[in-house]
Order: sequence, then structure tokens, then C-alpha cells
Amino acid sequence: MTVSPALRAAALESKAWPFEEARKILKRVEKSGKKNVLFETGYGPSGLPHIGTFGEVARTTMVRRAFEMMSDLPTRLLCFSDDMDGMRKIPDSVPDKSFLEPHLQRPLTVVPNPFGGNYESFGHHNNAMLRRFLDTFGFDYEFASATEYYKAGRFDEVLVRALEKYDDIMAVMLPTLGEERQATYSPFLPISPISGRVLYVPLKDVNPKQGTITFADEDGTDVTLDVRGGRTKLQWKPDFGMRWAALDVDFEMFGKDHQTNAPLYDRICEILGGKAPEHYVYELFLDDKGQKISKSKGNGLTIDEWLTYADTESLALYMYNKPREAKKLYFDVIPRAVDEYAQFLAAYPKQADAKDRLMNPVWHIHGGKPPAPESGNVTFALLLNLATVANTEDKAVMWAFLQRYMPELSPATHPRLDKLVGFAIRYFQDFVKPAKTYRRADEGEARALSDLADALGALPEGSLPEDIQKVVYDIGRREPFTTTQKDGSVGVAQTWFNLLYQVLLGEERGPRFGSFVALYGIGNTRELIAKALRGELAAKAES
RNA sequence: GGGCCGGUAGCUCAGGGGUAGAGCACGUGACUUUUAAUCAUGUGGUCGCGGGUUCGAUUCCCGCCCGGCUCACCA
Repeated sequence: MTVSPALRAAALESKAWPFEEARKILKRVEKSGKKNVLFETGYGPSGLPHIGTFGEVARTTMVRRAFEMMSDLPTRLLCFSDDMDGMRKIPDSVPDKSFLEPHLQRPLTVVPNPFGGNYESFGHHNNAMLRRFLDTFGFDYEFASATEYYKAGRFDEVLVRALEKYDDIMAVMLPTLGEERQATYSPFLPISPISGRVLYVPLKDVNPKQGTITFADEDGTDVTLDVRGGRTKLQWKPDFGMRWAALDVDFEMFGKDHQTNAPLYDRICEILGGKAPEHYVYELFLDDKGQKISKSKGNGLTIDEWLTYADTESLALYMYNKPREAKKLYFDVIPRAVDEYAQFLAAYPKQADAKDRLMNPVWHIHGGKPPAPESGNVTFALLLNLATVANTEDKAVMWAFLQRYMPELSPATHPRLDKLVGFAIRYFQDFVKPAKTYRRADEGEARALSDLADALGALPEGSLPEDIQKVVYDIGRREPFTTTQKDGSVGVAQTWFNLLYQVLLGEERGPRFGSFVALYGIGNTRELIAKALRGELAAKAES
């Protein structure tokens, strides 16, 4: 990729956070003289990928693209799965928990897959889920399996060094542990040759020359094991530092929960001869009440939920914005994210200045190549309103409403808008519709509605909204709905329309009724009235 | 207790050394009957508190108050 000097200059100055981070990396590689740059993200494969996984990879990619604006060095993103970790507990998502019971504490890559399918293990299954997940978003990354790396010996050299520096590592770790844990702590976790479990046992001997450790196996007998070739792994804190040293990682971001430990990881990385990577600490997400989102509580939003009601770009925008703030992540933030994304996208072509463009989130969301915006300024907020008012789950009806006001729009010319129409309908189905409260009509009201149905029946299907509206007024011009107008003639009170909305649509407000009937269909409307008169609408809401 | 983040309109938030901003909500008006996915227009703020720097601070610095999260057991 070639970057124009002007663009590069702007990148070196930009205050957008990905550039701030990228500059730290630039400084680092300028100092070390390294000829390539490695970005890493971590993944714990005991669960499925979630919205935080997306955020971490998306944000890391943003830093990577920013870096590429200021340097020609090649970059890579490694998504590292810690799949050799022992299965400490059985995830709730597993159908038959007893099936996994015998495999507790074994590395995830030897635990059989409870979901069946063509996977070698539970870990392999979850890794595949991660890859599929990342691929659907089109991320550019390399996948790495801890098990494979350990087994292939890619960590061997550093593992032996860890034996040599055993005392130094212990000196870093022990002060951070409670008294009880100090007594048994070991940075090395052997995989038991007997049971295949990852053991948390004290070491009886450490032999750097042989590359071995000695410990009591599960049957109580002392075993001496070569640390290399995947026979042992490291405890998570030393594991971070070891990995960074072995792979020469330049950048890794992580959530705030790691923040206090980061200096520890760094120390160990340096003890093992590496240079600690640049870090970026991001905030965790909160739910609508300001509580931390956790999978076990099930609060907040899942990534599937977001993508049910809005597009990936809006989610990427949400991730771009202020990673250091604890942001609330719940349904109400979606429409705003969608509309802001559209605004930023529309602004981009008008921004002549590179400086302004680099500050625009869409630059980061699309790695410097945002697509052309669509014309028209229909907001998502408006569409949500429209779905409510039009009371429809039919895209065609939504489009009919839209085109009444904006005939230049169509699904063919505005595919993004068409997608949003679909999202708005989903939103309507899941949030608006269940909240509808239909009222029963009293006797007089029922008679009026019945008359309305008859009068509508006299009109041909496809009548003009104006003609239908006239009928609606004529039928409504009766007690108790009459009102006297300014010119003294008999008019129809608002209560008549309120009645229609409350009884037929389950809403306090609604569209111009004639327009609604024209689009919804006369036959459909009569059917709707009949249902209301039979009490079915109100009954459904009550049940 | 350590660390991180926040406190700006009724609500959700943006902004940032020089007349204080948006959306929603609310008020008013228009659209050949009062209906609103419409348009126009308006109300509304001691920018948490105290000090400092400055010609000028909501913005920068220091201190405090309040709120949230996170670490201290486990990965």
C-alpha cells in the first residue's frame, strides 16, 4: 500500500485514538529496528465468541490500519486461542453436562465436543466458532492455537529459559499471591501423564539443563517431565509474558480487568528476554442500569441481538467511540449508532482535509476506504416510528409509505435503506408489537366500527386515500364524536380517531387513517375491524 | 485501599481557552376537519465544588466532593 505524503503527515498528527496508539508502536519499532509488526488478540475458548471478542478484534484492526498509514512495515494480526487451558467448569450452554464431567481439568483440545459434529475436540469446535465469527465480519487475521504452538515446540526455547529464570519469575509472582497460594504456586502446569489433566501442583525440582520439572503426579508418585513439546503449559500470568517474548508481539489490548496484572505480564516477558508490547486498556460494557455486562447474568446486549436490529457498521461505530469509557450497551443505543454512522458516512466525501477524514469514524471502520453514502436522509429513528405508525410487518407496505413522501427512493436504488427497513420491522415485531394494548369497543363504538366496515365494503379495493378518508369522516360524524367547527358545520372529534387507533392498532396515535386503509387494503381493514369486534385483539393483549 | 472513567438542558449525550450544542421530551404555528414517519419556530443550563494559570477557564493545572467500574480468590 502506498500512502501519500500528505496523508502520512496527517496520520502522524491525528488525535483519533487509533493513531495515538499507532504512534506508540511506531516509536517502538523505530527504536528496535524490527522489520514487521505483530498485533495480537487473546481468546479464551471455554465460551463462544461474544460482543467483547468482536470489539477487541475490531479495535485492534483500527490501530493496525492507522499504523499502516504511518509506516510501510508489514503487519500481522494474530488471534490467539488459549485452547490448552484446562476446562475448569462445564459451560451452561452444553446440552449434556454429565458427558463432559470426566474431562474436567483436561486441556480443551482433548475434551470431546459435546455439540457433536466433525470436530476433534471441544476446543477445536470453539476455535472453529471463533473463526467463523471473525470471518463473517471479514477481519484480516491469522488464527493461532495454543495447543498447536506448544506441541510444535514454538515455545520450547522460551520455556527452557523460564526454567533458567525460575527464581526470577517466582520473585515476581509470589508477592502478588496470598499465603496459601504461595506455598503451592508454580508457573509451570504439567499435563499429567496419567490422567491428562492440567495439574496445579508445587514443583519439587526444576532442571534447566535437562529442561525438566519434577512433581507429584495424581497417584502420588514423583514424575520428571520435559517441559517442552506441549507436555506442560504455563500459568496464565507467566503465559502472557512468555507468549509475548516467544512471538515478539508488539501490541495487545485488553479489558480493564487485566490492567493491574499487565505490569506482571510485562516483567515476565522481559525476564524471558522479550520486550513487553504496547498496551491499550479498554473499558468493559454496562447494561442500561449501569451494571457490568456478564454472560452469566445475561444482561446487556449480545452481538446477535445487535445484528438482529442493526448492521455491523453501526456496531463498529459503537466500538470505535471512546473505548476508555464504560459505555452502556443496550437496545436504546442502537438507533443512534445507526444514524450516526450514516451521518459520518455522508460527511466523509465532503471532507476535503485529510486531517478531518482521519478523525471521521468511518475512516477507521472501513480501514481507510469507506463506501459511498446513499442519497436520501431517512433516519433509522424515523423508520422505527414509521413501522409503529404503519403498524406493519411487511416491507412492501413500509416502502409504499416511504414512496408516498419520497418517490425517488426504492429498494433497488437504496439497498442500505432497504436493509434498515427490514431491521425496523424486526424492532417493531419484538419491541413495539408486544407492548401494544388493545382496548375493547363499547356498544356504541362497536356499532360505529361495524358501520365503518360496511361503508368501506362499498368502496372498491384500490380507492384513493382521500375517498377513504371521506368515508371515515362521514361515519364518525355521529354522537358522541361530533364537534362544531370554526365555520359552524358539524365536524368529527379527535376521540373518533383515538378510538380507531386504540381499538384497531393498540396505539394512542396513528397514521392518517385513509392512507393507512389504502395501503393496508380495504379487505384487510374490514377483517381487522371484525377481529376487534369479536374481541380477539384485546383478548390477545390480555393473555 | 490502588488504578481507570465519568459529573454539561427534564432525559440520553456531543463539544472544548473567546456568544453553550444535538437528539428526545415540552410549548407555539402551518399543512383546504382536529389524525403526524412532515415542516417552521420557541422554552430550557452557576458546564459537580474550591483554588491556580490566563486579558479571558465550562475547557488547562492542583485539591476536594459525588457516582461507576476494576484489581486484591480464579483464569
